[in-house]
Amino acid sequence: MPREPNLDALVCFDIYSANLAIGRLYKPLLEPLGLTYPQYLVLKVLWETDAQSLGTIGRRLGLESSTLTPLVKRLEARGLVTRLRDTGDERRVVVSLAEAGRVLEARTEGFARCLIEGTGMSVAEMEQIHRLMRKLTAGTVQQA
Amino acid sequence: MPREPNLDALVCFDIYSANLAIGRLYKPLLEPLGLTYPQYLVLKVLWETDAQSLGTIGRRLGLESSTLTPLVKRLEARGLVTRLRDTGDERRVVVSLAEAGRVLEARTEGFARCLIEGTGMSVAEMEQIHRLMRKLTAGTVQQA
DNA sequence: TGCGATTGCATCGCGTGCGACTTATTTCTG
DNA sequence: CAGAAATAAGTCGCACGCGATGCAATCGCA
Repeated sequence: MPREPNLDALVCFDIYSANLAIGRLYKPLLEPLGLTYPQYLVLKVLWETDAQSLGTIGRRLGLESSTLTPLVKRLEARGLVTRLRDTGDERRVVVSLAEAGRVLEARTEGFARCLIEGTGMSVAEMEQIHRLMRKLTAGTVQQA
Repeated sequence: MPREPNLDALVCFDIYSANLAIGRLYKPLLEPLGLTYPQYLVLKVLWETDAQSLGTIGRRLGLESSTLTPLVKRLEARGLVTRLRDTGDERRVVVSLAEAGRVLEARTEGFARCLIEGTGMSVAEMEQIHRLMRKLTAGTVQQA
């Protein structure tokens, strides 16, 4: 007989599993584009605002440079982005969309619809998730 | 000027980032126990119900055998669980808690409180997340 | 101005996470 | 009951994801 699951089990299991489930949902959509799910998220950040530094992209997605550096290099190797040192601050590397990366956005237009259909969630529920996840992430203490 | 983010960006980014944020929140809690976050989740499944097959654990967490096999072997190497072939069905491997794994649960009692304090979410919001994430994961089509 | 502290990116090692494939066992079907 | 199909676990290669660490550029403050 299973015991009563306690609170952190609920939230941990569910967000963990939901994230993996979304990754699986996107995999067949991204395969024709030759992209992984994290690579898609990085491109999405750039489609919103082009020419951002590695650190800015990392802060947006909650990723360390040790994760982002090799990932972006793979995007560069496929000719989707360019990496250039910031002339104003030579420490920074500015990632910009190459032409091949820019035109790729058009092929992702139906993804939001697939997400709705693939999960069976309403737009209102999606927005509720958005609000709760943002609050949760923002609430986690960023130690200096 | 950033363009309007579309719907899938909201949900993808936020669940992705929230999952990473929870992992970071748990890391300092799990470090003294010598556990990774996925290892903790596997033990949590066993604390709920002991002696489950590898496949059952995988279905609960949404993990493939290729991920779970080496993870559980590491838990076995630390003496936290045992792996035994099911006598009734020799294809199955039953994972059970060893004594060291069983007593470890006591040292995780404060984690739910840390999750509440670390995220700043209320219990009601946590339960709302639980409900939405379960629905989302359940809704994703499991192809035969 | 100078030099220590900080910042931004990169490298390395290890632990996930998965698809494709293999092997062993069980079940299904004629 | 034999052979085919299905199922369970494991192996391999590759892509994350992070902490620890290194290095160069920049900042800050005496």
